[in-house]
Amino acid sequence: MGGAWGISRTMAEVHALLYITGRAMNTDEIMDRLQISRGNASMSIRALLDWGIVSRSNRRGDRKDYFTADQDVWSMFRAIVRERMKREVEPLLAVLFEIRDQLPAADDADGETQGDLMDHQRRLDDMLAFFRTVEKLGQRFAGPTGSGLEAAARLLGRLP
Amino acid sequence: MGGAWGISRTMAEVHALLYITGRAMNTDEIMDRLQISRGNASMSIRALLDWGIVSRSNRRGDRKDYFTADQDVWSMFRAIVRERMKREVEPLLAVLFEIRDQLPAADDADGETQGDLMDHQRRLDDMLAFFRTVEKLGQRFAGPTGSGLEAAARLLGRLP
DNA sequence: GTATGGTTTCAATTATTTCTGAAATGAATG
DNA sequence: CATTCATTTCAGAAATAATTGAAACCATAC
Repeated sequence: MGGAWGISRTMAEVHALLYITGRAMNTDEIMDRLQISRGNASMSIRALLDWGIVSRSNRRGDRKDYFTADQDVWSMFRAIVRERMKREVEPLLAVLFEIRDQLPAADDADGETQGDLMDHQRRLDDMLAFFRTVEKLGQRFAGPTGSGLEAAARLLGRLP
Repeated sequence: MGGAWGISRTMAEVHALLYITGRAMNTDEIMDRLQISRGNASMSIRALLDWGIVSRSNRRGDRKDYFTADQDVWSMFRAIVRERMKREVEPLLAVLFEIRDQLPAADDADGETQGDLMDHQRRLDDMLAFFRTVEKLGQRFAGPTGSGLEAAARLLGRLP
């Protein structure tokens, strides 16, 4: 599953291990089970914490950190969508807006060139509109107030 | 945009060039504009054709192949979703089913072990259910009969 | 059939990403 | 405050992925 989701192989493995076993594990256990280095384990866990799909906990009388994967697939996926929105869609939108603002006004040109510019601008605007819709959908489904993809699932029943 | 979409940098550049200029270009033009090798150009174009977001055409009196990008962002995105479903979600589902079928029956175990197995199986089933929903949503929105994401966009107006 | 103009393939190269391991840092304990 | 145990960082090594360029491969025209 890894590559496709914008996360590294090890990260995916660590998550899979935590999710599928359902247990809380410390770094050494994870290193052992997956045969990976301490550094790699630490970085992967950290990344999973950043994505918000794994959480840290402690046991009394034990100084080690323990990690657990979010056990609800839906909320897990919501976290992933939220994070990818923030990392990919938002910066992309920023760039698209910037480009549009720097575009020469069509009036300045003449004849054929003007037509080209207008076409050009239309394509840019189409793309902008598209990603704004994606952003809104994302907020709707994965945002803090979002009802989650479960709502989308329910839609499968109705709809044209 | 490249990385995030599961396509290589050059592929993304070729597509961007074709989409944003809106013109039909031949391989040499693309090589020139992007400063890439013939082999790379050929492979990227081929991949874009496979994804179904660029099409090939010819001009009479000219043996070169010309390429154009799909000019409709929505249909373009539908093609991408369709392709990623085929390449990622479907194989994943196949593996998940396979794993579930190979799982030992919970009855064979006893006591605590049995509880663990049941939990384990539940998590697997949750994940399966989730990806089946994703698959269905994908078919609904991007499949051959799909109404496209535009429908989803319209939903932004209604919905809870 | 063969010369010409064009496209595809692929082994070798180059670039990018990921992983390791040891050193630096931090945090609790006596 | 020094010791011990655990986590984080990061430069270099290893593994992956992308790119080149030249040779092999079409297809058409002559």
